[in-house]
Amino acid sequence: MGTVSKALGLIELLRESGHPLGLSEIARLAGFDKATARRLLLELAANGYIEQDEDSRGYALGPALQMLGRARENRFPLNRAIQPAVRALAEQTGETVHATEYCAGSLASIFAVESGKANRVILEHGQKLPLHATASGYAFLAASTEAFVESVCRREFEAFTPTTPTDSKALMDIVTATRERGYSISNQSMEEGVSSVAAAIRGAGGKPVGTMAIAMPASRVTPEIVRAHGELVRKSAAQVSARLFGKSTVQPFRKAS
Amino acid sequence: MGTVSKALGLIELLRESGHPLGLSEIARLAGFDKATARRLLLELAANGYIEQDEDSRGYALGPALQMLGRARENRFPLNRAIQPAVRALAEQTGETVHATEYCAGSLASIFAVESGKANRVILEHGQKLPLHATASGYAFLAASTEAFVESVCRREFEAFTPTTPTDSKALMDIVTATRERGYSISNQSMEEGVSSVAAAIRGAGGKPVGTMAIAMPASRVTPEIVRAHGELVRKSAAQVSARLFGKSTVQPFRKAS
DNA sequence: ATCCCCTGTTTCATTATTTGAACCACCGGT
DNA sequence: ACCGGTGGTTCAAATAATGAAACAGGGGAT
Repeated sequence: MGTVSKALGLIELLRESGHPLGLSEIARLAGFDKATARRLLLELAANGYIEQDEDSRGYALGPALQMLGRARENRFPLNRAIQPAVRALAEQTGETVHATEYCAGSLASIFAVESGKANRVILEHGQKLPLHATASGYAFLAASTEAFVESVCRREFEAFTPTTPTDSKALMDIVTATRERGYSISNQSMEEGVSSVAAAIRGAGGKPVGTMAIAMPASRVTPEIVRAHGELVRKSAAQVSARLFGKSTVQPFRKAS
Repeated sequence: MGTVSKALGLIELLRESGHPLGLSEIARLAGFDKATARRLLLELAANGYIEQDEDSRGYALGPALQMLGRARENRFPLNRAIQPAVRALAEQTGETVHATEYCAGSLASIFAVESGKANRVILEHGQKLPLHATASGYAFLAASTEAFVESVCRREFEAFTPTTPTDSKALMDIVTATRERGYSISNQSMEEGVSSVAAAIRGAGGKPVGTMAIAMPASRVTPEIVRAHGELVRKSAAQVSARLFGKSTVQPFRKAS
């Protein structure tokens, strides 16, 4: 693994932690030597990606990340396109609705509206959903190229619950079924008691960039509700995709020919 | 310079560019070999910090930055605290008002409301303001420790206009005057025709974290206006600081003793 | 169609950077 | 005073980064 990835791993560590961490703790969590961790941290701090509190000596995420995040959002306003749709779905269904964006091999939760019901599904912000064990993952794979699906199949199949697909064949079947159905279904494949339906969001060129999903306690799930909510999320995702599609969200860096 | 900083420099390059860049162009701009640039870019892409468009082969800022930016904003909601104050000041003065945050050695513009007047000052988002040649910089230095001011004095004094302070002594005098006055004044020290007044925002522990500034065309500036607007920005910054101050925006990572 | 120039990509010997054990100084609790 | 923990520093050894060179492919101009 390259030095850069090690440094970025430290940032991820700080993000997951949610509160400042000390040098020793970071080194321990990352499996690096103290000296190594420190050198990387200082270099990140010099660039504003993290910052060290002078008093507590703790390291936390830095201001450069906000700057860059905003810059990215300016050129790829996925959030602005998705948020109204998520809110509308939450309103219609009364369940927890969330959106994810594909990022470095998994789907990261970028926005969620929680159900108002007492028994509801709660999603942490930034939580990473595996492609092989969630409704969002199935939907994303179903919208991806065969080559991408195969590359995911070659990875490990971590089993979270008894219903998590554990081999390439099972996953491929789910993907095929999702493609025919138009939306994906997860029956407690990631966490016991949580069922979801999801559909992919497509960006410029038709490539999937993320998903929208409705998550509900398994106790409220019936075949009719799955079908109704599934159709809702499919249509909503299609509408969002239509807005992103075509209008090249990423400007070409070559002159148009 | 470490490998990590080189990689992060590439990200900064992409941010400044504003649109996707090709490999050769990136290598040229950064002064790296094509092979080196490519290796760094691939590693960044693997972590989601940048992404490569499959078709055009161009590189652009990636989704991880949005994720991380949001995470940082959650724990340090500077924007939420500053935006209402900036809007209010813009309303009161009719001039362009903007806020900056300290990031890696300079002040980066994080929010701005433009004046409604025809002759107005315009600020690019993310623009970096040097500490030694802007009202925001003076205000930030005036709120900083002597050690920090001295470290800035040891840097190069790039002269942007004839009124840019060019040596340590001149800058120190400005900082001293700013401390006594309570707000800073820049008379076209960064760009001809633009004058500004500014005051520092202080965070937990009283340390400066950024600034608020009012920027106006030099043609509209009179001593009375400078004084009036200066007092406004001073008071407004103090109010924002009061909200951030004390309520430890960064949680301690040690147990409270 | 041919040439030319500019892409992106890969390789590999050279080089410079990263690594981590050992060490120091410091703090708080026992 | 001791101990266990912290953050920080050093330097020879090991490792990873580097970049010239060569390759493949595409587009434009002649």
